[in-house]
Amino acid sequence: MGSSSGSLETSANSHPIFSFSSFMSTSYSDLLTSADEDPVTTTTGDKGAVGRGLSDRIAERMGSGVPKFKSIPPPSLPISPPPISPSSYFAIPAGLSPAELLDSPVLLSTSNTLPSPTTGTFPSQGFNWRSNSNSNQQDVKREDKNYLDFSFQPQARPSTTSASMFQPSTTTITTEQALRGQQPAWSFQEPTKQDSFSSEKSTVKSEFGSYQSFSPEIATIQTNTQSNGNGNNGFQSDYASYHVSSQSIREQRRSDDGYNWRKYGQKQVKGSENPRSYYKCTYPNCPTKKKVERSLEGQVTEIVYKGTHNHPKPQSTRRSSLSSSQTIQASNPPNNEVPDQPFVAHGTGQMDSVATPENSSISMGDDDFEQSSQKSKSGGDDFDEDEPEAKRWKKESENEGISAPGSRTVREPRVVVQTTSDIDILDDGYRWRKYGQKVVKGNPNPRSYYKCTNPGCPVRKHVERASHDLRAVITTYEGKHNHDVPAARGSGSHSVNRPLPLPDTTAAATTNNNMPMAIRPSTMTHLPNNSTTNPLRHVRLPTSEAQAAPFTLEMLQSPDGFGFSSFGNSMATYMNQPQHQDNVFSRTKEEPRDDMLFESLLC
DNA sequence: ATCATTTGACCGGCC
DNA sequence: AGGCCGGTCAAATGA
Repeated sequence: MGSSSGSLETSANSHPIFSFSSFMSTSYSDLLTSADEDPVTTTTGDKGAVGRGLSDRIAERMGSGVPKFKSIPPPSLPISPPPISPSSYFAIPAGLSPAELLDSPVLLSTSNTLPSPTTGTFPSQGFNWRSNSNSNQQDVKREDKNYLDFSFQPQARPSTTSASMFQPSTTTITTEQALRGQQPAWSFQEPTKQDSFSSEKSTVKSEFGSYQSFSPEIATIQTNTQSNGNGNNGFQSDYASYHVSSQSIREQRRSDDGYNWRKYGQKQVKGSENPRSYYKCTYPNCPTKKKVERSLEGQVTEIVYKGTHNHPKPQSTRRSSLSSSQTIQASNPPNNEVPDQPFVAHGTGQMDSVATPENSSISMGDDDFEQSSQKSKSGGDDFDEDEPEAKRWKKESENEGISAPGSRTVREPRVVVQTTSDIDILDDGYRWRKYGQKVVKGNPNPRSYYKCTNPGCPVRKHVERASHDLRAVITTYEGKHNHDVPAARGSGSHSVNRPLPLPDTTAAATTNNNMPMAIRPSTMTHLPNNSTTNPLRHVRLPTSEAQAAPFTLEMLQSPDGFGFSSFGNSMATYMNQPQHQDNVFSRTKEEPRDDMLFESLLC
């Protein structure tokens, strides 16, 4: 599906996205519509529209000769108008040069986009140049709303897709990010901090395009534009350069994390209304897999990586030629190439719905994360980095926004995974009694099992180190505490750490665990220099509210602490956010989680 | 014609 | 030991 969808589709919605629209013609917005990269197909009512996306429209306007949108990279579009009728699609307001457009917030020029380390990706998300996959489109629509809002629109717009439109290629990441439903408000508030929990994910996303990639693309575009002098030429050249064979289009499906994935299964898992999709890395002999849960709406709610890539990220070739990621990589081979770990992509859980700008950063985080993790084994002394590939699944919530190194994105995920150098970090303020330990499938690292020592309290948790990153500790909570947090244990850090009463396991757990942990010095000490991972948050929500669902928290810490601060910011942001994050918070209706979290953070 | 996705069935681990 | 459930397989389908 995605492949074909690769075509850029835009929904009418897109218009809103570009507030600039004033600058751009409406048709432009149409172009923006993304194609879907997402392997997951999501169809929405819009989809039909999508079907007729850019390619069709272009064909109509430009003539039959024009290849389908898929083949055409969207990126160029904005900047340079198609040879035939630039005006129709890319009309640029008088007085506005392409270059300006690039810089314009709308485009998420590097200035805007790149700026937020946290979000890194964010920008890209905001503007997905790349076509989004259909599925993405759906997500995008919703998420886009967020993005758009985020970047440009002061108002939170329900409108959908805008953001995705820009992406020429459909990087999953980007898409996902885009997809991640962001609430306009969020993004809007602080683009730079996008890291905050914004829900998304994303993924992931894991999978997520990094902003880095984004910028390069932009650069490319700009170059073209300038060189060409007129948008038309630029467009053509771009078009040519971006033109991708059908195969490449397929490749575009690659997720945001920059890798190429093939979906090999989908299943409805118990306890969640969201279908779970299973993907394998398409690179030969690469054992890496990931599973992605999406909401019915198509938003990514959780991403779990398993295994470690035994290869560098695909270069532009592999990736959709159009994808920004490619560009980026080409420009920055060294960093990105590091084998990535999937792990990183924390869920962006809400990626879709809540998408935060940050989500975008995910990809970077992943890479970075990996690198760091690989490089430094420090944190997790216990873990073997060398571990065989991996069967380690990590749950990442989409929100993790954290990316790594620098980054800073936090997504809201259903599950929060904390990555820390030290397990101790996991301490959440409650008292636990270990009652078991086991090596579970999928992760060579033993999982300890703990039970809350408070009489009558049913809460349990298990802790394990992420297979792919020793520093990462995955804590999964099950049940709700029926009591307050015990007296603080020692360090003042508690304030931060102090666990909130969990009305919902999910919410509480996430907050408490993650934040505090990240802060701890001990943890910090262990962290490798390189790792700049940001704390990620994933919150996993139980499917049914009634149930106490187990949730996992994962935090990533950066040695420098940068991540933490980011995280904190994100948290704050998150807290402030209205609850878009339906996914996460809404589910946990009962309690004022936000407040609690907020307090904990502030304290 | 090729390849990715879909989807029901099967397998295996865990409880 | 059996059932449940997650994960994977693989034929069918679609692009």
